[in-house]
Amino acid sequence: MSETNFSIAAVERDTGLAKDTLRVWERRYGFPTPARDTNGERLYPPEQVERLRLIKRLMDQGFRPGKLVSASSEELSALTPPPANAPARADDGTLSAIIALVKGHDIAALRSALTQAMHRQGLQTFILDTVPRLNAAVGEAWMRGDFEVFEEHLYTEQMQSLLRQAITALPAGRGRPRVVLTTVPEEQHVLGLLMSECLLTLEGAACIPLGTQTPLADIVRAADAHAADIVALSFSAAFPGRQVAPLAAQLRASLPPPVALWLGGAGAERLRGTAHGITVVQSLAGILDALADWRGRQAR
Amino acid sequence: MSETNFSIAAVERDTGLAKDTLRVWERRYGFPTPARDTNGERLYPPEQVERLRLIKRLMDQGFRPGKLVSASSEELSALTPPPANAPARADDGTLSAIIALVKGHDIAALRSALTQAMHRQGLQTFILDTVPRLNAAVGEAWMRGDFEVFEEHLYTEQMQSLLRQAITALPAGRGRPRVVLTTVPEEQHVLGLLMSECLLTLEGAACIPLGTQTPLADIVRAADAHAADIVALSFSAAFPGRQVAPLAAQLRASLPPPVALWLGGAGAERLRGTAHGITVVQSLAGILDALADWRGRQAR
DNA sequence: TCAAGCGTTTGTCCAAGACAAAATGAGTGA
DNA sequence: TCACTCATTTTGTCTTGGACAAACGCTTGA
Repeated sequence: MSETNFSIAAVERDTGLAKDTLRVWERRYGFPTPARDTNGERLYPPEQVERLRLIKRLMDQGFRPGKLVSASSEELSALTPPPANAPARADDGTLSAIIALVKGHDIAALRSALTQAMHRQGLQTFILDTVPRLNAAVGEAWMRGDFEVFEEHLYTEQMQSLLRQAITALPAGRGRPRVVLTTVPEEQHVLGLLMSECLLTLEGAACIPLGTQTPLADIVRAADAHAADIVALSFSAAFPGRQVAPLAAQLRASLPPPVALWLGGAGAERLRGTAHGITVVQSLAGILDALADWRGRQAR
Repeated sequence: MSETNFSIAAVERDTGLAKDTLRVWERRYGFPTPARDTNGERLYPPEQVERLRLIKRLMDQGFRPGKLVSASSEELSALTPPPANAPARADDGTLSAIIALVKGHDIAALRSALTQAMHRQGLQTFILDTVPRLNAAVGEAWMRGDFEVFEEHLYTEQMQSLLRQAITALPAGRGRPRVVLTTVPEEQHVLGLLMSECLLTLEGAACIPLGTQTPLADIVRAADAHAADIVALSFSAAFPGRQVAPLAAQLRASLPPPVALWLGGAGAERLRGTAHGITVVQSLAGILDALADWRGRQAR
């Protein structure tokens, strides 16, 4: 019965692997080996879906699929746990405490621990230091298999709440530059945008947050309508790297030359030496540098 | 040059139409008619992409593709504008004022108008009455072509801010039922979840918000880990309707029987008479009914 | 007015082949 | 030892044309 089996579309949804990729792996590597329904369509057993999710997880970490799908189950023990690489150096305990609260499924305690950390450190330090380390710790825990997907979702949701609350509490930036903040379609990670919005607003820039997944044509229209000086895009590590460069080029070509284009996030770092007119922001602190740089240019 | 042309993947991203669908339309209806690059791959000119977005917009409204792609440009005038159908009956002006602010790209004024409306009406009335009507008005304006995509994004972002702020300000629900709130993968609309979370928290239920796009297996795990009484999913009108029933069935089969499964949103309404053990919540107010019903059952 | 039956429409899936971009590894020079 | 180039493999995505089932909408019958 198909009650517990997955169609190819369901597997694509749950693993993030494209249908074409699933079919070509089957052809090339002999895995996965889905059963077929009466109509000849693939039916993936749950164990194989689980294995595919693990493979995807390791791929996002940098491993290559050919090795992974061919290997049997020694990759589970050999690759999965780069176990705890000094989980957080120079951690006063805040990080591990928060991670433990996510793992303990105590939402109220998690929320107050986050709020408390933010107030103790001040917003800028919190965002420049603690949040990236928390994100990294959550990402590592997830890759290591210590975190379930839903636990990562829960963390993201609470952090999102906190950051949005912080942004709302700030006086709205009314100065320059005016920055359109968004991601391209397919990129749904929002924390990078919110962190950037916090930092920029703190510096008095005017942010126009469009949320995630704005079609390129609409990014251009928004920049025009809001008289933006800068379009800032965030790319997560999970974003297919091969698409970043052409996307950036297409957008750069569509935007008026005076409008700057900033790319940030782990997914943008692979773009170091690229086209003219594109600024790759290497880290969160880099946003502040880029901002100072922009203001310096304008002052001239 | 491909500077301004779109690959099939780019069109899928920007329009939401699957690659297979784009190819089959070309074969069957003779539209779109992309050029080819040196490698024989499709290159869609921007006008056709624009037209495809319009078609997708009308399809989400209920029109069938066969008619739309065959028609020439009389559907632009004939179908697009069901122009202003008494834009908002019994509107004290709040709605149209807010719409105008979105259109005017004045973020600060929009934010304060929303906040003010919420405080004037009280949270529950605001969510039951004003927010759905605003959403509908924005959706209509978008379908009519009065709104750009980025304007809808801007609205969503501000509303999201406001609702999250309201939730944070409420005392965290600690009672029963315990409700896991999320959407399935591919469903990224978040406002329905936030509105539900507001209403449920106001009634003292304990919400476990997982954000959007949680894989089915992880929804089940989350329900278990958080000892949830209810799993509530939100489906927007844009969600492919044919997928809702099998998704619900699969999830119902995977969840322990005592855990209730609630489906809400415009995309769930097509599911009226469905399987046992699934509650279809027809409207926002329906959440309160369902909640009262659940509590009544538990009291017995 | 509603239910049942029956074409039509429509999205998704399949197969096998092809190719280009990215990653890898070998070889070369400073 | 490092940096660079070049050839080779790996890998994802795109192609065509055929097929089918589920959903739609129309018509018929009660």
